[in-house]
Amino acid sequence: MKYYDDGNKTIVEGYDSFHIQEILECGQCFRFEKISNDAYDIMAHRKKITVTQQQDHIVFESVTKQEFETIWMHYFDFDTDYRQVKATLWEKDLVIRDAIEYAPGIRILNQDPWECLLSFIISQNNRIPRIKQIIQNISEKYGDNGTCFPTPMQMAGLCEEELKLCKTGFRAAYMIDAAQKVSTSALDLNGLNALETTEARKQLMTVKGIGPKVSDCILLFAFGRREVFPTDVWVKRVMEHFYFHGNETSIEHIHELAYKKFGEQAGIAQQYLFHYARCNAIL
DNA sequence: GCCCAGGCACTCA
DNA sequence: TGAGTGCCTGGG
Repeated sequence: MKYYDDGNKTIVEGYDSFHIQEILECGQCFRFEKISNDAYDIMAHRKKITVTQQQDHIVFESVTKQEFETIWMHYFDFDTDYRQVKATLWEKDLVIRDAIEYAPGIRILNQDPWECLLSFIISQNNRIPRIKQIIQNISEKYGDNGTCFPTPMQMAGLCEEELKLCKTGFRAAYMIDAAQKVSTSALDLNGLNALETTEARKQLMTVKGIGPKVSDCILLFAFGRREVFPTDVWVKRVMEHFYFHGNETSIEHIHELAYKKFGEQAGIAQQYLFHYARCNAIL
């Protein structure tokens, strides 16, 4: 892969395993808008960029080469060789092969931990369009420039009623608790990087509204813990369907099988499977 | 009008 | 320790 400046944009050529639609619409992030089939606006790391994918190159608009190197390269996980990851998973079984073939351009993003944490608190009992709407409401109302996601400090200064104006419902209390813990360093988000995954998960779960599933999403999508296997109803459904003869199975058993089968790449496998399950009516 | 959605907290055995 | 239930809200 090579990349170069072209005025106010950066062009990437010779890329592999990158499909902007699959990446954004596989349920891992919520701050994007579709402009056309191959172009999206993306809000992340307090910036708004436009990504347009052509057959042989990708255009990152409003991105300098330096920004690409310091922010977006990592955000889009270009440090990971997905060809290698897929080759490894491919050997595991036919199910994961189908899932990979269905969306071979999926990548796991490296998102901002704070925004990711809040996003997945909001995600409980919610569908994706509504999650997106709520996050946008919050950003417009309480974030800088009416576009940035509020900082922990900004959010800690709000009351439940103010958040409920953004349609957060019962999650407002959870969000305030998260903001208070993070802004006072009772929960040190940066510090989680140094911890073992199980310990980091335990720390995340000290926040109200963060249980096993939400913490695993945060660990996978913001802390690069590719071995975790967030198991929501969709993943549960696809795992039961393909690996347990359609029988009701506990999350523990599903995790056991996932770790045994996919090992260090379980999180990436999960994302292929999740997307596959959601897009296939057979489940 | 009713039911449910990509969980979690809380309560009560 | 595990099962049962309520939760905001909007769309099918």
